[in-house]
Amino acid sequence: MAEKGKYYMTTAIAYTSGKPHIGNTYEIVLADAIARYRRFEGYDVYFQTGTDEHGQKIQEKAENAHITPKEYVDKVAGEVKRIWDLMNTSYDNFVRTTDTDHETQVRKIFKKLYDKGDIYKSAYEGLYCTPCESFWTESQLADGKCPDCGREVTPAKEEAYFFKMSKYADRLIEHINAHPEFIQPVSRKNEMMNNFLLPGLQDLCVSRTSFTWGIPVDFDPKHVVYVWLDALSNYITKIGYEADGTSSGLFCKNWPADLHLIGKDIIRFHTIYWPIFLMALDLPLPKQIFGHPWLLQGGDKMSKSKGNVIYADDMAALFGVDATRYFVLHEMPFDNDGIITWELVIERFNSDLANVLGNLVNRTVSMSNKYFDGIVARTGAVEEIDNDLKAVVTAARNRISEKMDRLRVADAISEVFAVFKRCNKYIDETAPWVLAKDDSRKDRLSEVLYNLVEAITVGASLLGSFLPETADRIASQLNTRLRTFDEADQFGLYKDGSKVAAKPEILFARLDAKEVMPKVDAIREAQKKEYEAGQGAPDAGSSPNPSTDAPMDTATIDIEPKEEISYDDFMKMQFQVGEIISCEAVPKSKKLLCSQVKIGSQTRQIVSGIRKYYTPEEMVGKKVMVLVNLKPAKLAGVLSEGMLLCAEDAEGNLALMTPERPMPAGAEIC
RNA sequence: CGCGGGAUGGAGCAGUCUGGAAGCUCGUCGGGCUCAUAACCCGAAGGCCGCAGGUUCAAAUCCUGCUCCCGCAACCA
Repeated sequence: MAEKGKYYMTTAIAYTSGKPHIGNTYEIVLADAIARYRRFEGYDVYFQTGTDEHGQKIQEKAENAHITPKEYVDKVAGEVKRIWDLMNTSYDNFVRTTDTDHETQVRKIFKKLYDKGDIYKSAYEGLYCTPCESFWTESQLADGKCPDCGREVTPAKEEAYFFKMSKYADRLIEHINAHPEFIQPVSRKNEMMNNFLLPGLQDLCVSRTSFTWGIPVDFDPKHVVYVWLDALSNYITKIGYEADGTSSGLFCKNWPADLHLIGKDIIRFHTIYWPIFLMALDLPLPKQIFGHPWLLQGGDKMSKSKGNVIYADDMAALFGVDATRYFVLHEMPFDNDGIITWELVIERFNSDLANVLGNLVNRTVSMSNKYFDGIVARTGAVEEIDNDLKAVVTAARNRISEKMDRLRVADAISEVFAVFKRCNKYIDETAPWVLAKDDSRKDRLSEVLYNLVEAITVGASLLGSFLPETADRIASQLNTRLRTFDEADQFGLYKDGSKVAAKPEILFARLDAKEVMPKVDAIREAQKKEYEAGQGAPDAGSSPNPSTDAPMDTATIDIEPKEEISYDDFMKMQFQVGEIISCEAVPKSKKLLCSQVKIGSQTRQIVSGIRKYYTPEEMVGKKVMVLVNLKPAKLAGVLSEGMLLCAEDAEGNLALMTPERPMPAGAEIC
C-alpha cells in the first residue's frame, strides 16, 4: 500500500451539557468516514475527538442536579463516548478537558502567553450574558439584549485577563488570503473576513472569575481559563504538546493538524482565535478547517419539548448503525443545512439500501447458487456489453477520491452507489435467467455472474469507509476479502472458482412505514414524558397551577422602570374589554392558546402564551383586557390580532386582567 | 434598517464563485422483466429557477430594488 504520510484530524469536542442528538452525531460520523477513507488511501491517520467539560453552564447544571460538576460531566462524557462507539467510529483518542495532562498544559500555555506579554491583566466592565459567557459593549447589543442569544444581559465588572488579538490580526489575514483552502466552505471565509477581521479584532477576554468550574490560572487562582482557550488547546495538549519543554514524538509527527472538522457555528473560534493562539505559541497553523452545516429536523431545530429530537441510538435501534451512518453521510448537503425526518430516513433506507444494494447482493448470490451451486468461475466468455460495467467499476475509486479530497462526502458515497446501480442494470442487460435456459450459454452465464460478484466486491471495498459493517457482511457472503486502495481500480481479482454463501443474507430488510411509524411515535412519547418529568420534578416553584394556591398577595415585586412616556404615547394604545367565546390549544406548540375574542361587534383571534396557567375550557366566558391595535403577528404559524394582558410575578406566573365589575365586551379601557 | 441562512417540477437537493441548451435522487404514470427484499431495467409527464427592473449576443448564474420563509441560546453541530 502506498505510504502517504500522516493525517491528523479532529472533530470539535462535544460540550457536555446533555446527550448528543443525531445532529451532533453527524459530525463524528462524517469525521469517521473521512478518517477511514484516508487510512484506506494509505495515510497514517490520527483521529481525535472527545468532550469539552468546563464552563459556567455545566457548573449550573450540576448544581441543579445536586451533584458535583465532575460527576455530571463523567456521566455525560460516558454517554457521548457510548454513542460514538455505537456508531462504530474509529477515533484514535477520546479526550476530555478534565484530563489532568490537558489541565496541566493549559495552565502552562496560559502562563507562557502571559510571560510573553500577549496576555495582560485588566478590568472588564460591561454587560454580561451568562449563558453565552460573553461580555458585550452597549453598541454590540441587539435591542438591549445579547446579540448572540437575544437574552437579557446584566451589568458586571470583573478583573480579567485579556489576549492581544490585534497583534496577530494582520498576520492571520495574510495567511487566510494566501491559503484559500484554509477555511471551508469558502463562503465562510468571506463571512469571517468581513465581519470580524477586516473591521478590526478586539482583544479577547480569556479568564473568568464568575464561576469556578474550569482550569484555574496558575498564578492567579481565582481566575479560571476561558473555556474556548481551554477547549481549543486539546488539539495540541492531547497529542503531547509541552509548553515549556520538549513535546512528544506524537506531537512532532502530527502537528500541524490536517483537518479540524467543526460545526458552522464555531467557525469563528477555529479560524480566528485558535490560529492566533497558535501564532502566539509559535506553532504552525492547521491546514484546513471545515465548518459543516447542520442537520435539521423537518426544517426546525430539534426540541425535546416537541418530542422531535432524533437520537443516534434510537435510529440505530430501528434501522441499524450503518443505515444511520448512511443517512447522515448521504443526506447532508455540502454547505447548506440538511433535513432529517423519520419519513425521509425510511425512504432512503428502502430505495438505496434495501432496493439498490441489499437486493443486488441477494439476487446475485441467489443466482450463483441456483445456476452453479455457488461456484463463481471465470470462463472467458466475454462480450462487448461487459466493457461498460468494467469501466464504471474501475473508474469509481478515482472518482471517489476526487470527491473526498474536496470533503464532498455525500457525493463520494453516491459514487459508490453508482457502481451498485450499474450492476443492477448489467443484470438486466445480460438477463442471466435467459442464458440459464440455454445449455450452450452456460459459459457466458458463468462469466456474467463472475463479473457481478467482482463488481460487487470492488463496490463493497469502496463502501468500507462509509458503512464498514455492511462492507464486511458483503465480503463474507461473497467469501472474499475487501480490496485495498491499490487493488480497488482493478477488475478481475476475485478468486476464480470461489464459492459464495449458500443462502443470501438479507442486508437491509425493506421497511414498511406503517410498521415503523408507531415505534417512532412511541419514542416521541417517551421523550416528551421524560422532558416533562425533568421539567416539573424537584426544581420546585413551577407547580402547574399556582394561581389557586400560594397566598402570595402580600409579596411585592419591583421591576425595571421603563422610560417615561407622554400622554399621546399612551393614547396610541387602544384597550378594550374582550369576551372569550372559544379557545383551543395551538397544535405543535407547548405554550400557546388560541382564543376567539368578542370585542364589540367583531370577533378577533388572539394567541397567548398562557397554556401553562389556563386550560382552554376555563378561558371560555372570561372577560379580559385586550390591547386591540397591536400589529397582527403569527405565533407558531397562527395569526394573532391583539394581546390579552396579564399580570406576571417574579416566577413568571400569569394572571389575566379582568374588570372587577361586569362590563360589556368592547368597553373601552382608559 | 439586529444577525445569519434560504426560495430551482409533488418531496429532498445540485448548479450560482468562473454567464453559454434546466440537472440528480425519491415519488407519480406507462412499459419491460421474473434471478431477487412488490425488488430490478427502460420510457414519460411535471419547472416563466420567489417578484420587478437592469447589464449582456446570451442570465437560475452578474447588478439594483422588492416580497416571502426559516433559525437565533441550548436540546448548541
